[in-house]
Amino acid sequence: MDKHKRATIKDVAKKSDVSTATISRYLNGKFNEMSKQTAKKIEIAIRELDYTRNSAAVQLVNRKSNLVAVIVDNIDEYFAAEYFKGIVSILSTHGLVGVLFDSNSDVNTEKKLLDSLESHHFAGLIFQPLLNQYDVIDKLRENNFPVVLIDRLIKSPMPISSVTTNNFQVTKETMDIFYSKGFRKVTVITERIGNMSTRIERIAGIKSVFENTNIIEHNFDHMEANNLCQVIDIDNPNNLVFALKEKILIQILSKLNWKNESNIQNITGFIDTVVPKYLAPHYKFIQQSPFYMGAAAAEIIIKDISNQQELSDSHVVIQSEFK
Amino acid sequence: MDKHKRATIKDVAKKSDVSTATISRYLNGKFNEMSKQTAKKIEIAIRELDYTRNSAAVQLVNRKSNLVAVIVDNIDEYFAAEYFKGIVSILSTHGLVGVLFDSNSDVNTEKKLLDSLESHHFAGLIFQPLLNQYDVIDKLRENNFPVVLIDRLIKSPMPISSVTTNNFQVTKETMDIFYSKGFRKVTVITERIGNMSTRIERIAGIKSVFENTNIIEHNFDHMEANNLCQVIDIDNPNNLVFALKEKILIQILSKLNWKNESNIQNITGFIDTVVPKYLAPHYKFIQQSPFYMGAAAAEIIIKDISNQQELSDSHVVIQSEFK
DNA sequence: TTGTAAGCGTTATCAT
DNA sequence: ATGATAACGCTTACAA
Repeated sequence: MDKHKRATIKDVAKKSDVSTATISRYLNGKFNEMSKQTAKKIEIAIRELDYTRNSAAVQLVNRKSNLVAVIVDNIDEYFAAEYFKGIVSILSTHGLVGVLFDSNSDVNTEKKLLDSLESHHFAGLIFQPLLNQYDVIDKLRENNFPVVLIDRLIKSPMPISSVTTNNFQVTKETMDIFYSKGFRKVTVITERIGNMSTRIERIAGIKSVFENTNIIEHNFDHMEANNLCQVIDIDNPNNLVFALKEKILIQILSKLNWKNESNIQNITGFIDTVVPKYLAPHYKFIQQSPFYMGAAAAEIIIKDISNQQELSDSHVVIQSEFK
Repeated sequence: MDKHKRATIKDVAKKSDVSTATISRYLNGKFNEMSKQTAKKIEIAIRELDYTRNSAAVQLVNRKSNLVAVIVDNIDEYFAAEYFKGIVSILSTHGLVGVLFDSNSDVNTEKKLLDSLESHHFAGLIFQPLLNQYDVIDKLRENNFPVVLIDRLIKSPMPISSVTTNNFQVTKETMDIFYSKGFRKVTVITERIGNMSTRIERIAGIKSVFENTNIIEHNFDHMEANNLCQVIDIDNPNNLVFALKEKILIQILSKLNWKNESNIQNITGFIDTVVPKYLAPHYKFIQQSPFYMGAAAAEIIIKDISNQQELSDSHVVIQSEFK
């Protein structure tokens, strides 16, 4: 694994009485370029010497690494953890390994990560951006470096592949349902919207159905749901409370669901885990499919890595569901 | 970043009119071995050529990588995500990067990971084991390969450093409190205990106080809390329900807390996130400090990596708290 | 089918 | 203070 006396290709060559070139061929699966006999000899030698390739040397000569950088917003969130799993599961079938970097929802940290990325020579980058514009990313794309955006989009003069959710559409459809049930107002609770594409699209989906909306931007680090209850107009039977993010939803639900003895759902939002279902078993929420989003992103980047000449410009949309 | 024409140390040498050896010295911070002038020239050349080191070449010649493998039980869990953050935060200050591998709580996956680890040449391994004995790990230690266990212990003829929580102690202390409140029986709900050191220790802590215990091992993939409620003897005022893991606790709480109109807490357990606090604001639970556990593990492995001769045999215990 | 040898981008030893 | 140069372990023409 490390340490001093690892066997090298030379040792294997000596032991199996062939040249290093042949060993290399064997290692790269070119069995049709050698006799069964030698293949067998090599196999034995490798096993006996407990040989494993030195990937640094391989990378050096091939001028490419098998590492794909993945920058996530916050790995604490189930959503990110899950799509990372999706990414890794696909990458690993191609001998690639995903390296997780966590921006901790912090723009400065994100910037540092992006800058430091250069020195490690990654084969590609899967990126969940915090902002909506990045010079670094543009430059990477100019150099034909594979980049795939996940979850959120950015502005760029260069084409950049992406995997997102049908935020606008699913929100709109959900709103249609609630509208038809008689709701006439929506109170949206969200973290700062800023330029984040997901949040903007979701709100657009709401506004496409409801004229009367009240957007509350708040920082939900603490359990401030107490105060919240007073502003969200929960007792108005025409008012729907919509949480843009599960964390917020959970806080509201755990505060409010005892209030709702009737069977009418007046709170909904986007969820990632099953916890909201525990809190309100009969409610429906909008569920994403982060694992598949990750898998899709990985597939795109694999294509781009193997064909660096012309990078893809695909925009995969994984459907969310209200259920 | 990747792609064809990256500047190399040679280009920098040519541009700044010195030899590659001097560039290398500069890169490694040996400024006292060169004149101010040349240092300046080199600095400029590097900037103009946008040069960054090829880490594969560095690794090859130095025979060591800057990658630390981290095998977690399941990155979905807040606990793991959080200690991974702790690990990375410390590693990065030493130019090391943590590579996340997820065994998905699956023994076979874990085995594959452990085996495949060899080909990438990591500088060390931080490992949250599923089982309590591993030949591979023993072999790694024999070769002086740095390994640090996190959260759970294993049996090994070799010394292996670890970072854990005071599972027994904190559980015992918590049990003392409940005993003094009049509880005389504990119903423990847990996933399969097996040989997992954490679970064994926690149960020992309980048994050290309560003679009357009922251990229910269950697989909590689904929301089966309904059935559960019938077996946990919740209406017995002498009975304390103890969940060994947050996921289970949340299910029970969201099912049961409406039952408890009195102010007596009869459910507790280990938690990672703030969700249980939402569900039962006045209850107390046992909280770990995963971030610090990760940080501590990283510090040990850094020491071991820089001093491969004699690996450490430290056993750090990060305190959990009932609060 | 197999071998020879040049080269990938660094570092470190030994000169100067 | 600086420069030549041999290694590090592997891949891949090109030869045989």
